[in-house]
Formats: sequence, structure tokens, C-alpha cells
Amino acid sequence: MNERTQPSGPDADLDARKEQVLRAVVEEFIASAEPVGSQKVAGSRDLGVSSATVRNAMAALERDGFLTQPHTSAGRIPTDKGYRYFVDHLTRVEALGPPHADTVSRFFAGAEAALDEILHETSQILSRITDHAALVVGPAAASATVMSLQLVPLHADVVLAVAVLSNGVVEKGVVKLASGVGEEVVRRASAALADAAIGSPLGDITTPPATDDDDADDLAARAAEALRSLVIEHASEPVFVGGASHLAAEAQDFSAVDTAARLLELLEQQFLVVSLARNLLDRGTTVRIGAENEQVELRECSVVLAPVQMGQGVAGTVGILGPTRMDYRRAIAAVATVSESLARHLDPS
Amino acid sequence: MNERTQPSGPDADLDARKEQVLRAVVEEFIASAEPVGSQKVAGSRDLGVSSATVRNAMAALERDGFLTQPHTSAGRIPTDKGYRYFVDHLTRVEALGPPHADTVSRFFAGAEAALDEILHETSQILSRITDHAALVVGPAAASATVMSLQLVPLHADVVLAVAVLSNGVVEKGVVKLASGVGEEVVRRASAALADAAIGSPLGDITTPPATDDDDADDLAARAAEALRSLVIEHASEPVFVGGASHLAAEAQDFSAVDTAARLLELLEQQFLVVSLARNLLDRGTTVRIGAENEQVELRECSVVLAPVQMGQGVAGTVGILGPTRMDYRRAIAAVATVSESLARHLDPS
DNA sequence: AACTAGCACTCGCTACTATCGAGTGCTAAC
DNA sequence: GTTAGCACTCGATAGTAGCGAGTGCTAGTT
Repeated sequence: MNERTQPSGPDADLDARKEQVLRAVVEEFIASAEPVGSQKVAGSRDLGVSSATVRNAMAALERDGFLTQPHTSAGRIPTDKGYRYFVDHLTRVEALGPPHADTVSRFFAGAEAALDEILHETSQILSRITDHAALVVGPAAASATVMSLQLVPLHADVVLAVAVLSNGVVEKGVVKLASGVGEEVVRRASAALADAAIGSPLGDITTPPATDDDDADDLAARAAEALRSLVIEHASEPVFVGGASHLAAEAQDFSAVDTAARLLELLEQQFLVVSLARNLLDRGTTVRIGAENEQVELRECSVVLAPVQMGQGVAGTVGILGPTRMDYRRAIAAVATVSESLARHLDPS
Repeated sequence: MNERTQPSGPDADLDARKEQVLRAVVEEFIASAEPVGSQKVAGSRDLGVSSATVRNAMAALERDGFLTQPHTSAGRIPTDKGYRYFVDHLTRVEALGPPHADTVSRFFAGAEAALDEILHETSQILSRITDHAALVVGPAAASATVMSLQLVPLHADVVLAVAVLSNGVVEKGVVKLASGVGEEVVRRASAALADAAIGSPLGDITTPPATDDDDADDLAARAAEALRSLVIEHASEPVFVGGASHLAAEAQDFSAVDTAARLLELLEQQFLVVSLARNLLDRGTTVRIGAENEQVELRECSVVLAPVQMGQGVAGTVGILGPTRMDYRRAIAAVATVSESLARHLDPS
């Protein structure tokens, strides 16, 4: 389930003692946000060893890069590498807690809507159950075929091309004409365009063959062009962000206050989200911790992503974005559950 | 242009000296975010008076509630009342600066799209030229009439009702059937529904009269119901928020850090925005400063709003949301320009 | 009567100092 | 291998002192 990107070097496996201590530090720090000292570990966990022993283990873990000290004489906090080991070795795949699991299953049981609405609400739900910003990226436009295509005259010289896709998404493009055209011309162009488009993906739409009606041909060509360019400019994959405000609330977890502001700005522009989902080749839930992220803006964040598997292909991606100090167990469980539920809902086979 | 809500009491007009001082304090504080002292006012502005004279004026302004001191022996900062006087008496309506004015006019000159896309981009632009979060509320669904209505079968038992409105907006509702229906039934229901709906607002859609085809009647009734409920649950007015991340960047202007987080959350849920636009009865640009806002959450914010006038009615609202310490001159100019440009674009008569 | 120079006063800010204590690393004993 | 003990580090807190920006007030000037 979890990605293991660490090369199996000398760190491949820690001994049992160190694992226990690392786990304790990570869990305490996630819970309290304060550096964890040896006494807290020895005391609140019943390891059956003294704080001195814990100190030795901690020193070794720091030498090996799993822990770090904000300053001498403070407790330890996990490094990215420490979180990584925790995620890879110390988390069993956990079921989502009943209250949240119920929320998810109840939503998908009752959901009857077009794909874009479902994805939008999915992002809201994932955000609510994780308390982090949630990302949902839909399938590329190429994966849905055109079910209906129609030209609707709005004013004398403005025509709207409306395409209904097999996943329930409706795309539209405005065509502005130099001069008004008659209803009959629009009807003819509409029919020709529908003939050419229905059954194929919207991106593959072609200009219908020429007829003896130049006006209709022109209109159809312009409408086809408008719809084609739509597919391109929409970055081809629809993006939904839920609960971005959580980032602002987590601002204290970031070193600079304006880090949160910059992240919010990036989420608004969706580039980041698409690029995140793009290089997610793995199947199964993937965790990227701090500096493991390729994007510099995310060096203080962690991301938990899972593809939405449909048959062979991938119908989208869901995930969350939060500070490195996040509850990975809950996050992984939530993302996995939601991605699986969404996949099952979209493809009930 | 600006709303004047202050009752004309003894404060109705300040003498020239006090006005000059108040203006200076407001402008300096907006620029520097630091309490303004008498020396700065006497020095950097050439009032031709000494700092002692300014001090006297400041003391009077504080007595009358226009200024306040964060603590003794600090400079003054404006109160809500001080900002109010500034906005009402000390700002000429200013033209938007050329670079930004160009941005706006160039956008509206080139904009050819459906209403919802235009409104969305308008919120982006308004946010960019003001450096604050921007709000755009569209016209109620009732103001547009149905141009086309069509039922499109997606799967055996799922039919999508797609309505194209006169403003280019496309609304859609999913109808899930207990059992599959034939193409012919769908076609018949679609035609009946279109007959009943085209030309009226989507909210007024009625179930078409019964025919001898029970399946088609049932489908048409359910589709009509789905579309009607859409109008209700969409709060009837579409909302677009642009540049919400500015709020996070302005977090230092708010007393508590999490105020910004809460505001972001409220903006995500759109309630707040709609209610803001709702009780905007005035025509012309309206400014609400700090505690003047009815919503408690906005007590540390200011809002600049303007209706989008179309003929007699109001086609929507545009505005911005920022800290009370905002550049009201720029904000008012930007909101006024954008609302007028938008109105002209929507109703070029 | 309005303005201003002067001055005592306030009080946040910074720097310095002392103390406290959580936490550490190390050593020696078990 | 574990642990008790201990010296040590260093952030956090509190108290003190001086600085200086800024004020209010008074007395003198225009």
C-alpha cells in the first residue's frame, strides 16, 4: 500500500528498540507539535526502559538522520527521513474510523449526479474527514465520449455550442459571428456537427465535411474549433480543491507565515495540482514527505495521493495536502478509502 | 457615490484643520501600517503648522472618536468612524490608474463567453487589480429564460436534463430511473418539456400536461422536478470568489491569526457572500467598514460593494473584502470601474 | 484667539542579567 | 546492555535599566 522509496542501504531496518523510540517520537510530535524528550517517551509509553536508554537510542537515530533537535537541550522532532521510515515500516494499513467511514459510504450511496459535481463534493468530504486541504483531479476529457452536441442561438450573432459527455459533464463554447444567421442555418450546422462528434471524445471533434451551405459550414467549423480549444485550455483535467482554508489554520506549522498564503495562491491556480497528479505513476496510496516533493513550494508539506482505478486505467486522482506534521495513519486511511469508494461508484462492475 | 450612513449630528463636519489631520493619519496608516505620530503628520505633509498644533487636533479627533491610540505614547490609528469620515468626505471619486484601467477594458473588450465564465474571470481581475479577495455574485436564475432544453440518456437508466439559458449558462440535472426507458420515450418527454419551458425562467418550469405515454410523462415530471430543485439549492445566485489567498497574506492585519482562516472558510461556503450582496439596496458603490458590517465575522474587515446595474434591475454584485486598513480610494475606484464595465458588457444598450 | 516652544511624563521596545528547568551527553556502576 | 547520576546547554521567563517616540499641558508669542 505504501510506497517505499528508500534505497535499502544500511538504514534498511532499524532494530526493535530504535523503531519503538522513533514511533513514539513521531506519534507524540504529531499529537503535541512540541519537541519530544526522552522522559516523555520513557514515561508515557511503557517500553520498560529508562529515559537514559531512550536517550541513547535517540542519539543514534539523530546520527542516522531520522530525528533532529531544534536546539541543544530540546527534545527531538522527526526529520523527513524519520517520517518516511514511520510511514513505510510503522503504519499498518488502517481502516478509516467508523464515523468518517460512514460519512463516506453514505455520501457515495446517495450520490446521483454528473461527474463534476461528484468530484467536487468528494473534495469537500475528503477535506472534512482529514482536516486538511483536499485535491481531486478528474479524468482527462479524452476518456468521455460525446453523447449529444447542439448549437443554441443566444442572440442574433452569438451561438452557444453545448456538448453533453458520457460522464454527465457538459462543456460549452461561445461562437460569435460577424453577422446574424438564420435558424435554419444553425440547425443544419448543429446536425452536421452532431453527426461528426457523437460517439467520440470531445478532443477528437473534426470539422464536418463541406456541404452546399457555406454559412452552416462556417458556423460548424468555428464551433468545432471552439470546442476543441476548450479541451486544450481546460488543461484537459478538471481540478477540485476542498477545504483550502485548512492551510491557513495550519500556518503555524510552516516556518514562514506567508508560506501558507503562497500555497493557497498555487492551489487557486491549479497548475500545481495537475502536476502533482501527473507524476503519480504508482498504483496504491503514495505519500510524499517534505523535500521528497519535486515542487519547491511543497518542501514543508506532505502530500498523500491515490489514483482512482477504473478497470485498467486511471480515472483521476484524490489526495490531501498538509504540513509534514500530519497524522499519516488517518490521512492514508482516508485517502485510500475515498479513492476506492469513488472508483467503485464510477465503475460499479 | 459613497454611502453616507453617519447621522448628521455634531460630527457632521469637521473644521479644515481636523480634516487635514485626519486625512493625513488615515493615509499614512494605510501606507505604513504603523501608528502615526504628530511629527510625521507635521513633517511629511506641509500643513504649515507645528507638531504641537497637530497634537491638539489629534486629541480632539480622539475625543470625538475618529482616532484611537493602541497605547499611551504611541501614535494614532483611525477608528472605524475615522475611516468612515475619510471615505465620505475626503475621497474624491477617482479614476482607476491607467495600467489597471487598461487591464479591465482590455478584458471586457475581448470577452466573449457565457455569463458564468465572464463572472469568474471578473473576480480574478478585480482581485488582481486591488490585491484583495474579490467577490462576484451573478444575477438570480429567474432573470434568464430557457433557450433550449433537452434530455440526454447517459446510461440505460440515467438521463441528464440539460437547459441552456439566455445568458449562456447551462444548468443540468440528473434523473435516475428505476428501469430503463426507450429512446423514443426520452425523445417524447424531451420535446414536451422543451415546449413547456422554453421562453420562461428555469424556476418557473412546469410539469408538461399528461399525454397517453405514461413513461414519458413520468420522465418529464421527474426532470422538471430535478431542474426546479436545482434553482433552489444553488441559492439561485451564483457566487465567484477570486484571490482568496490575499486574505492569508493580510493575516497580520487581523488581531487573531485564525481570523483569516475563518474568513477563508466562510468564503468557501458562499453563504456569507450571498448575504452580503443581498442587503445591498443602494445603487452606487457602498463601503462597509469594520463593525458596520452586520456579520460578526467581518468586524475587522471592510467591504466595498457595487451592484451591476442593468436597465432597471440589478444583474449582480461585485466587491472586495479586505482589512479595514485598505486603500479605500483605489478599492472604490476599482470596484466602481469593474461594476460599470461589467454592466456595459452585459447590456450594451 | 490661535499657534508654538518647551517640558515633564508615559510606556513600549530593546538590551542585559539572573534564574529556572527541561533535556542532553557522558561516565561509571550494575 | 541497561541505568543511575551528574555536569552541562540553552531556551524561556522575569526583572531591571535606559532609550526614545509620542503625548498632554502650560506658558509665552503672534
